[in-house]
Amino acid sequence: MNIQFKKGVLELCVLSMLVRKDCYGYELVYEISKRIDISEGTIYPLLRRLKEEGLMSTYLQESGEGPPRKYYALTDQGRQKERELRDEWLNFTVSVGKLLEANPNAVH
Amino acid sequence: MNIQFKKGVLELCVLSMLVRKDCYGYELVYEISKRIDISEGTIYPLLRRLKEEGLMSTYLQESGEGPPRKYYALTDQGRQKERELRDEWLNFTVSVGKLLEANPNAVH
DNA sequence: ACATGGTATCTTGCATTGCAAGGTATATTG
DNA sequence: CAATATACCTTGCAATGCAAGATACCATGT
Repeated sequence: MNIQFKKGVLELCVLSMLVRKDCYGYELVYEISKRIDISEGTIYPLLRRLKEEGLMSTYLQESGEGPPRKYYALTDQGRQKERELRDEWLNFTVSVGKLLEANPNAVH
Repeated sequence: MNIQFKKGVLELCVLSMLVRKDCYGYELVYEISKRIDISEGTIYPLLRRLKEEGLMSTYLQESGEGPPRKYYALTDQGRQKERELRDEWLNFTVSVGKLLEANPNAVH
């Protein structure tokens, strides 16, 4: 899987998952990994950054199946950021699509 | 425009334009800029890299409107790379789309 | 002759992000 | 008490895009 394609998109994926419900880091890795190849070394620093930017808050919760889980919850700013990024992503993919379509030899 | 989204995708865009016809750098900047915000400082180093990787060859041609143009032509390897990258991109966007769809609150 | 602007090329150093490779700790199972 | 799954974390590297420059050719205007 092309690493470069993921740049910036994983942030959108995380925010998008958190719009649905609060999640803990390990859970995000598991869920996103179903579709996109990622590892913990990617997600944990990303979560730290997004929290520092004020897009999410955290709270600890016991799990009974291991160490306590750190849940992430979007702030209002985080929800707004998710909408912005989503729009940008959709616009971007449409633009790229048009650039690729513009190729008449493309009969894949 | 989100800079990170472009990572790796501009390579695909350039290769895709060159499948259609040979282009010179300034022309690629102009054409791609219609859809995606880019600058020369991005394209020229990219073209250099792709040539070094054996994906394209170059030839000079006088223009009459300024200095000579350096045209880029895809090699067989370049055409193959374009198909691979295109497939990866399509798969990737579908995967991201499913992750975003998975959000029942998304009524944008 | 000289300035301006469009065409066309290029380089350098920085900022950002994803990842491999490690580490720590808790609960369960054998 | 070792192994496994769960769950957290950090460090340094690799890759890419970009701003900000530099150079040079050609046409037009002053």
